[in-house]
Parts: sequence; structure tokens; C-alpha cells
Amino acid sequence: MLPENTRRSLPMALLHAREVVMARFRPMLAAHDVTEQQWRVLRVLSEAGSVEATELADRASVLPPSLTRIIKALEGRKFITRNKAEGDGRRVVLTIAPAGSALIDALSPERRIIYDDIEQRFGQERLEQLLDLLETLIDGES
Amino acid sequence: MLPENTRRSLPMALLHAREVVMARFRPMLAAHDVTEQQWRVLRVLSEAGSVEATELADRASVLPPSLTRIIKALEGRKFITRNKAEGDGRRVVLTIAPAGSALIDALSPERRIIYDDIEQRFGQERLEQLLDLLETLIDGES
DNA sequence: TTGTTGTAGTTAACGCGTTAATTACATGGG
DNA sequence: CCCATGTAATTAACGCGTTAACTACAACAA
Repeated sequence: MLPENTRRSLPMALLHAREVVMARFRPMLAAHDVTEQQWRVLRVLSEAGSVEATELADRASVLPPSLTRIIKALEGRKFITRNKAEGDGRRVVLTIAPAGSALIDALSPERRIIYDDIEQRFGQERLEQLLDLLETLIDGES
Repeated sequence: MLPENTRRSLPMALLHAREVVMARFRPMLAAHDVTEQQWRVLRVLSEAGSVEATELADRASVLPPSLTRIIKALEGRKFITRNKAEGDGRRVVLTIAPAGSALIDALSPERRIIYDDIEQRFGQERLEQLLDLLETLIDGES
């Protein structure tokens, strides 16, 4: 069945939901001069240590051309380091640097407060349910 | 509780979910030289007839600066018409034009097929549940 | 009428999303 | 070794997202 109105359209609902959630995090990121995408890349590197560019782009949900730009910005601010993979001159390996880890640590408390507030308002159970559904949708379509 | 991995992060999950869903619709839009945002604007106008710019931006989840650009593009292709509101020289009223309606009609069958396929793969019940949760989240945070 | 304040749109600047093209390197066949 | 093919990353081009600044018009008070 086609959604008869834009409000019950899945793409629109996903867009809008993401919008209202990100509105809560944006001021925090802006205060530290980090874009949303740079933040995602940093978080993946923080979790995983050293990651190759292709995998990093995939895990941070960023396209390769964007990642190239983001790497330049983050490398310029000493948040990450960029090296060629040994054994394959095409691949690039990214690693989080001390300044990058420091930024992650500095933002964590505020991040927690915002996340907890969303969770409390929305309901922990509902949040888990929503994450499960999204995961199912993603795995089924990708 | 902070999400310990990016996969269970609400913003990331919403982004990724939207990504995999839109991947299904993008080829259709590209084939008709319409961007995703132009398409959203057209759909709102198609549903609502004449709408003022501010409300249109809100309903199509597009920011005012983007709407200005989109209006130019759609007006240039005769998909919509743009008029000043009578009684208030600041407001702008947008109306769908025949060519715009024709595009909506032309894409509807394909849109239905894609939407039905997603619904079938994901499950109708789950889809309703997901839309309900998203709506709750949106209403609670906005 | 004039000046102030508020509102609707637009413009500007910069970064990202998307697609296509290009460069650099790797791999495998002759 | 040489060439064709494939892959990783980059670059290019264009539109949108985001914020801030600006313009045009409206509303209202003195």
C-alpha cells in the first residue's frame, strides 16, 4: 500500500526522526567545531583503533569522496593519522591520535546526558524496540 | 545508557535505515531528473494544492534556504508556480502545475511497486510498528 | 508619518551526499 | 616483462544541509 500522506511515508519519517534527534546533539558538536560526519568517523576510530578507509567509510556511513575530505580536516587538526597500508600501496589506514581521543572523552559526559534524556522521554523499552526494528530493516534491505 | 557501539546508536541507525530505503527509490528519481528533495516538495504540493513557503518547507522537511533553490528548479521546469500572497507581500504561495501533477502520476506505479516490496520484505506489521514509533519519537522531541 | 520591532524569504559560505571520471596501485594471463 | 583487468582512493561537479547575515515587507507605537 502506498502511504497516502507524507507523514506516514517511511523515508520521510526516518528523515524527520533523525532530524529531531540530531537537533539535540548538534549544538554540542558545533561548540567543538566538529561536524556530524567528522564525529561519526572519530567514534568509529575510537572504537576500532586502526581501520582502513573503505571499512571506515562503511562503518561511519560516509561515502568515500566525503571520507577523503573528512580525513583531510581531521588530519589537519591532529585528531587522526593517515598512513599507507604496508603491502598494498592503494589502501590507506587511519588511526585515532591522542587529540582525537581527548575530544571523544571531552564530549562523552555531555553526550551521555543528551542520550539519557532522549531515552527517558521516549522510553527505554520503546528505544530498544525501535533500534531492533531499524536493525531488522537495515539487514533486510542491504 | 550510552550506546557502546555505533551500530546501536539511534542517530546512526536512523541514518543507515534511511540510506538503505532511499537506495531503492533513488534510481527512479534519477531517471526523471528529480532530486529527492524536489520530489518531497512536489508530493506535498500534490497532496495539499497551494501551500505557503514556510509551511511547505516544514512539511517537506526542507530548510528555507534549500526550498528557495528547489523552487527555482521546479519553477524553471514548469512543475510548480510561484506567486506572492495577496495581502502580505512577504509570503510566497506555491502551487503544483499540470506538468508537476503529471510527473507524480507517472512515478506512482513504480513507487507503489518499490514500497510494496519493502513492505513485503520487512513485514506489514513491523512497518506499522516502526512508523508508530518514529511518529512518537518525532512528536516527543519536536 | 516615522521609527522600531518582528516576520518571510533570500543570499552567502562552507561542508557533505551523490554520481561519474580519474589516478595509482595490484593481480593475473600471455 | 607487458598488458589487460580489477580495486582503492581521489577529484570533479552539482545540489542540499546548516548557520548567519541580509532584504523586503508588515505591524505597531509614539
